[in-house]
Amino acid sequence: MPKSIIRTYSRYSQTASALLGGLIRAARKKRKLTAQEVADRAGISRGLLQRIEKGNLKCEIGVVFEVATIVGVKLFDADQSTLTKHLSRTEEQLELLPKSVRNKTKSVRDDF
Amino acid sequence: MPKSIIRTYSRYSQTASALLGGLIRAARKKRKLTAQEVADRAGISRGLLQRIEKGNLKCEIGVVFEVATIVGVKLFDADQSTLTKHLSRTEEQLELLPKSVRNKTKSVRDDF
DNA sequence: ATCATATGGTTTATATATAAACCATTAGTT
DNA sequence: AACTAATGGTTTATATATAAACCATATGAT
Repeated sequence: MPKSIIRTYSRYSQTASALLGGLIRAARKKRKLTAQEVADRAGISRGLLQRIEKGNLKCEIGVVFEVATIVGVKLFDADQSTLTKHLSRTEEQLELLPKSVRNKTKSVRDDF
Repeated sequence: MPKSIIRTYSRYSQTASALLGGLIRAARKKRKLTAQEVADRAGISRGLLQRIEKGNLKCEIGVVFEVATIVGVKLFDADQSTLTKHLSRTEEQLELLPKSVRNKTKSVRDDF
């Protein structure tokens, strides 16, 4: 049973999340997408998208990543290929990934 | 009332999260920290840290960011100063941040 | 101006992520 | 080998994030 959770976050995390949310919002506007459109595409509610764009730290990381991908905000770096580079470069780095993900071919939304 | 949520995630999000989790795990090992130590410092359970290191997408983004910060994994880029640069460079970019965060000086854990 | 659409902010019911407590297995040390 | 610490994986109760439904304000178009 979880004890009452009153989380505190470092300033760095707050800033990072606020920046990510702001980038998402700016990217959405730039692409002339309404909040409802992006929410629908991500399969989330408009309210949740609002919280994400505000940098709310209490959101699923998966949902944030989905939204970021939808509006074209690349994770970890502005360079689109950075993530892929990390993944494909060496076997060593592949070892960092859990096998369950390396081999998975299951029900995955692969439409982008 | 939330309808039954069966989320699907894009491969990109899965890969990104798995990579981030793997980087966290590698950084923790490199610093000779036990899972319990990091969990305690982050104020989370050891089980949750396990899920984060596995790249589970159903975790609070704030907690993931905290853990990443604790073990020294920088967000968005390998370069430590990237985030700060984004923030401090221009007023334009500051406009991307919600005011509530820009002006906040409230109860924030500032110990790192 | 009016009208429509978008956004921001509530409230409420419920699905679910979490902490805690286990046990099993694995690594590490002497 | 034995002993310890660390990790992986359960299960269960509960705190809480979420979807949906509102309403109000703001934005944009005609």
